[in-house]
Amino acid sequence: MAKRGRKAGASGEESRAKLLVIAAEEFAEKGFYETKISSIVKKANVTQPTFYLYFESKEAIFKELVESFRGKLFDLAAGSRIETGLAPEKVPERIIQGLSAIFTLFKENINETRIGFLQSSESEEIKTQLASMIELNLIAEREDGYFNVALDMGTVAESLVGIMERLTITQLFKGLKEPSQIATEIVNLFLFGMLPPSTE
Amino acid sequence: MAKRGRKAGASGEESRAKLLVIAAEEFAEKGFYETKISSIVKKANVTQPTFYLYFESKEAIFKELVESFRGKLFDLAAGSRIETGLAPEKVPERIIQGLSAIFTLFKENINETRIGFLQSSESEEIKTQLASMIELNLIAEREDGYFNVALDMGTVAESLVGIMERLTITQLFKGLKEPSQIATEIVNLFLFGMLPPSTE
Amino acid sequence: MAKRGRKAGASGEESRAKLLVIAAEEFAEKGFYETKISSIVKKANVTQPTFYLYFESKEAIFKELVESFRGKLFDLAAGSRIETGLAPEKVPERIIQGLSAIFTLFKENINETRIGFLQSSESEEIKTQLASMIELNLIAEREDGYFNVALDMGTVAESLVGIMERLTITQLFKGLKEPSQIATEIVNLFLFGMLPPSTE
Amino acid sequence: MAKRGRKAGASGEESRAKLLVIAAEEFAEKGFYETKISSIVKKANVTQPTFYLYFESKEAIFKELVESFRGKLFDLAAGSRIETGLAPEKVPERIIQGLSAIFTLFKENINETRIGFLQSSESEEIKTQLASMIELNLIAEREDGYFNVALDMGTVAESLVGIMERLTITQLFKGLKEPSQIATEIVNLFLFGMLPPSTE
DNA sequence: CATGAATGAGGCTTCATTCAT
DNA sequence: CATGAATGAAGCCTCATTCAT
Repeated sequence: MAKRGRKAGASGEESRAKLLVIAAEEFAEKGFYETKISSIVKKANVTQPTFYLYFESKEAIFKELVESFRGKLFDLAAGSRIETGLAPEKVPERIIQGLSAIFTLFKENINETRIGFLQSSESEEIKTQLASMIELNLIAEREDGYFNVALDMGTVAESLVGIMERLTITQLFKGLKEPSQIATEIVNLFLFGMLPPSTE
Repeated sequence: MAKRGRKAGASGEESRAKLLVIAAEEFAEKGFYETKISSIVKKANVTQPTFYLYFESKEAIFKELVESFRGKLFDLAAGSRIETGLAPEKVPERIIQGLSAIFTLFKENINETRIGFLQSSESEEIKTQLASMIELNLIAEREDGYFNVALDMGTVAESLVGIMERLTITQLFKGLKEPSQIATEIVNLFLFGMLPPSTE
Repeated sequence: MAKRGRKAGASGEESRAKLLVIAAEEFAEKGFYETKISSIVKKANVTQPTFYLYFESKEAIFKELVESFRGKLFDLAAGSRIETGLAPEKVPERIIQGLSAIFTLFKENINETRIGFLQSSESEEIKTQLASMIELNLIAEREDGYFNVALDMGTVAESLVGIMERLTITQLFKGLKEPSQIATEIVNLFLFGMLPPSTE
Repeated sequence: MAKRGRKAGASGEESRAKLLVIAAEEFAEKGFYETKISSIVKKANVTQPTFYLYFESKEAIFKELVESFRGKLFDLAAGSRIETGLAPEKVPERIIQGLSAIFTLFKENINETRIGFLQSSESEEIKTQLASMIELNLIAEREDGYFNVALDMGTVAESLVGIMERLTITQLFKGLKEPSQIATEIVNLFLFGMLPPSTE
C-alpha cells in the first residue's frame, strides 16, 4: 500500500523509469562495456528477467538513452534559428542565448549528455548533425551581413561543436562556470578574436 | 633463409612490431572492447601465446599505444614554445606552424591518434595536458602583448583543443584538408574573429 | 512437478549442495590442481556458469570445504576437554573417547578430511591448531597427576597428531579398523609404552 | 675461463646439476603445480630448451628428486637393522641412533625431504615402505623379547612414521631441536609411555 | 508483473613443450 | 651445448540472455 513492500503492483512504468535512470548513471560513469546489466538491476532492485520485460537488450536501453538525448538536443537546436531581420547588434546576444540553452540542457542532463554526446558511437553522428544545424544558422546570418563572408561556416560550426564538447567536460560538468558564462566567452572569442583591441 | 617459411626465427622484434601495428589498427577501428586478441593474432599470423610473449595483457598493449602517442604529442608540444621577442606580425605564422606540426603528427599516426586522443580513458588526461601546455604558451604571448589581455587563456586553450579534436575527425582524417590549411583556418578564426572587416 | 525435467527451478540450494559434494569427491581424489571445474560441473549435470552462481572461484569452493572441515574438527576438539577431578583410572577411557570421536568424524567425512587434513595448504595450520588444543588438554591432565611430569606435552601432542594422520590414511580410510579400535591402540601405546610388562 | 662469461662450455653436467638444485628449492617451496619450468630456468640462467636437454619433462625432474630422496632414505633404513643378540639395555640407544640418522638425513636434505616425504604423491608410498622396514625391525626385536608381545608392530611402525613426519615439520625444519634430541624424546615416549613413574 | 535458476558463447591467459638455427 | 621464437592444449571465468513458474 505504501511504497515499500509493494513490489507486486509497482506499476511497470515505475520499474521501467527507474531502470532507465539507473542505467543512465551507470553508462555515464562507466561507459557501455563496463556497465553490466547485473549491476543495473541490482541498483534498481529488480531481477534480470524484469529488465528484459522492458528492454530488448543492453544495446536497446543504451540506444534509448542516446535517442532521448538526441531528441532533446535537436528540439532545442531547431528552435534556435535566428529570425531574419535581427538588428546586427542583437546578434551576439541571440547567439549567446542559443548556446546557453544548450549548455543548460547539458547541465540538466549530465548523464544523458555524457552518453549521447561524449561516449556513444552515435555521438559522432549527433555532433555532426548539430554542426550542420549550426552551420545553417551561421550561413543565414552571414548572408544577412553579420559575419565575414570569407569564413568557411562548416569549419566554424564544427569548431563551435568542438569547443562546446571540451568546455562542457572541463568547465560545465565540473561546476566551474555557468552555461551563460561559457556561452558568453565563446561568443566573445569567436566574434572579436584574440588580437588586442586596436588602440587607435 | 628466405623470409617465408621461417616462422620460428622471425626476429622477435618483428613479431612484436607487427602485433603493435595491427593492434593499433584494430583498436582504432573497433575500440578497446570490441577488439579481440584472437583477431589481432590472426591478422598477425601468430598464435595467441605469442601475443603474450610480447605483451602482458590486452590492457598493456593498448596502454603502450596510448603512451607512444602521448610521448610523440608531448615531444612536439614541448618543442613548440614560441621564442620571446618574436615580431608581432610573425606570431600567426608561428602558431600556424605549431598547429600544423600537431595535425601532421595526427595525420601520420591516425590509429594511435584515434586511440590516444579520441577513445582511451587516458585521452581525457592527454587533452587536458595538451591544453595546459598550450595555455602556458598563450599566456607568455599575451604578456608579450600579442593578445587581448582580457582573454582567459585556460578557456582559449581548451577551446583550441576542442577544435583540434573536432577538425581532426571531420576534416583531417577524412582527407578533406591538409594540416597547414586547417591550422591556418583556426588561427585566422581565433585571431580575427568572425565579424566582417570594418569597411571604414 | 516431477523432479525430472525441472532443470530450471531446481532449488538453488540443491544445486549448490550437489556441487559441494561432488567437488569434495574430486578434490579428495585428485587434489586441487588436477581437479577441473569442468569435470565438477559435468558430474553435477550443470553448466560452468552455474558453478559461478554459487561459488566465487575454484579457490573459494575449495576453501569452503576446508573451513567446513576445520569447523567440525574444532567443534569436536573444543568439546573434548577432560573435566577436572576425573578418577585417574578413567582417564584412558576418556581419552579414547575423544580420539574415537575424531576418528569417527574423519571416517564420516572422508573427502573433507582428505582435503582439510591431508592436502590443503591450510592443513598444516589445522594440524598445528589441533595439536595446540590437545596440548592444553594434556597439560591440564599432567597437572592433575595423570602423566609423567617430565613429558614435553607439545611434542606429545604433535606426535599424537602425526599418528592420527598416519593411521587415518593407512587404517581408517582403508576400512581396516574402527575408530574406537585405533583410538584404543594409540592410548595403550602412549600410556604404557612398548616395554614388556614387568614380569615381577 | 673464469666461471663467468663461459656459458658455452659450461659442462653440461654443471647445468644439469644446477637445474636439479634449483628445481628442488622451487618444488620444496611451492609444490609441484605452483612451480613453473620458466621460473626454474630463469633462476638457473639457462633457457627452456636447455632444460629439456637434460630432463624429459617437469614430471621427470620432479620424479628424479623423489627417487633421489627415496634412495638415500632406504639406504639408511636398510643399514639400520638391529643386530640380533644386542643386550636389551642397549636397544633404546640403538633405536635412537637409527632415528637420529634419519632425522639427520632429513635435515641435510630439507628440500628433497619436503618433496619426497611430505608433498609428492609418491610420498605416501615412501612412507609406507619406510613403515614396513621399521616394522620388520620391530618384529625382530619383539621376538628377541625387547618389546611387549601384545603390540601390533604394524601400527607402531606407522605411528612412528607419523611422528617422524610431524616432528620433522614442526621441530626439525624449524631448527627447534636437533636430530638426536628428537629421536631421544620419541624413544622415551614409546618405550616408557606417559604414565608417571610408579612411586613404589 | 515478477522471479529463481540456468545457460550459450566466447574471451583472456597460462604453461609445458618444441622447432629451427 | 645452447638459444630465440613459437605453439597446442586447455583452464578459468564473465556476461547477456532466457526458461519455467
